[in-house]
Amino acid sequence: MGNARSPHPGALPVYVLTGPTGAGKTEEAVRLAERFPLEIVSVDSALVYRGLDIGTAKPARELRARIPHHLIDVCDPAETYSAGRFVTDAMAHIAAIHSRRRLPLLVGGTMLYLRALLHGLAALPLATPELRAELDARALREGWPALHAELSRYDPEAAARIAPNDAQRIQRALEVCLTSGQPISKLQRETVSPLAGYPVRYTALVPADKAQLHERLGQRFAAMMEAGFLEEVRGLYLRGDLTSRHSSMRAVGYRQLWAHLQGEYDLTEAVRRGIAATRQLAKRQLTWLRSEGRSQWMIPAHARLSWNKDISQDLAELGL
RNA sequence: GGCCAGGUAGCUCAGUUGGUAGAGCAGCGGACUGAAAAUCCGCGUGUCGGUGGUUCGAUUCCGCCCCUGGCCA
Repeated sequence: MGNARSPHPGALPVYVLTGPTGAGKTEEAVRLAERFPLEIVSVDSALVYRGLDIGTAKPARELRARIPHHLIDVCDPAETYSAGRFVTDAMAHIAAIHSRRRLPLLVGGTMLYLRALLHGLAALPLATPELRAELDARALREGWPALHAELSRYDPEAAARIAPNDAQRIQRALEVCLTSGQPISKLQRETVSPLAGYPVRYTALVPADKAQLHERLGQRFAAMMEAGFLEEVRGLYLRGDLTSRHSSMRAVGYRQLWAHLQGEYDLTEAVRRGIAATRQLAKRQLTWLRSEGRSQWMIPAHARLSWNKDISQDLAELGL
């Protein structure tokens, strides 16, 4: 476990349970929360959206009534949640949970959010929809490589590590440079972890066998379809105010079923693509975990043993 | 049974006027600072259905066989 006993004696611990989609994080978290005085803080960019239930494998209402879950259903799908909002919200929940003399268990696989919490997020300007629309329009005419070239004038360092076609990052870097008047690369250097000072107990649930994970992801998608996933997406589609460009509708499965509803391909194809997108998500999450040096490659059984020991010990020491 | 169209990467297909082949998707690896379930970068040897022939050389041309689809009996 990544036990980071801090020099800060008063701070209560924060538990982190991560891993790729389908690794069993939710079940494990519930098992722990049933046993110890924990509250779950979701680290998931799709669970924040109301009405995205089946396709996100959102914990059921009954379960959430029994065990406190935070950062689920906090945002309308027409809005855009963000890593910045996540850090603010998560830190507020952590403080509130601690003040109840309980311990926070951060559970989820949105690795950017987790990294933002563990390593910090620079104090960058917020997103500006007008400027983004302007940059999108320019990119349509000139192409992203042209904007990338422009970025290299404002911020050569940032341009050097962003690919000429990486629309999202070029746009963000330009946005920050233009609105703050400072290079994004410089601002990013001043990043501080908001969790500095808290003892963090970090565990990643990594499936031992990838073929098995893929098998499970396929079955889970099929089960979602049987549970009415398509009807859920149709309901969102029929709202009329959402588009395929909303970040909520870019979530795995939603994007593919949305495209099917628009007539881009048949349902079989949508399901096939949805399953592939799920596997690709898991792969990217695993890449992220590998690069996060602190992750230990544990099979769930081992993870359980160390967790139980760790948590009981913390609770005993803290007298909770 | 006859005629026609096919059989090339895991899938869908392109191509080789004869010099042993390449796209998309999938897959694999990687990057990642307010959209991140996003966005982007890199990775292509496969009995070119089988077999015989022509040829210096056949996946490509010819014969036969097998398989799939369609039409006609």
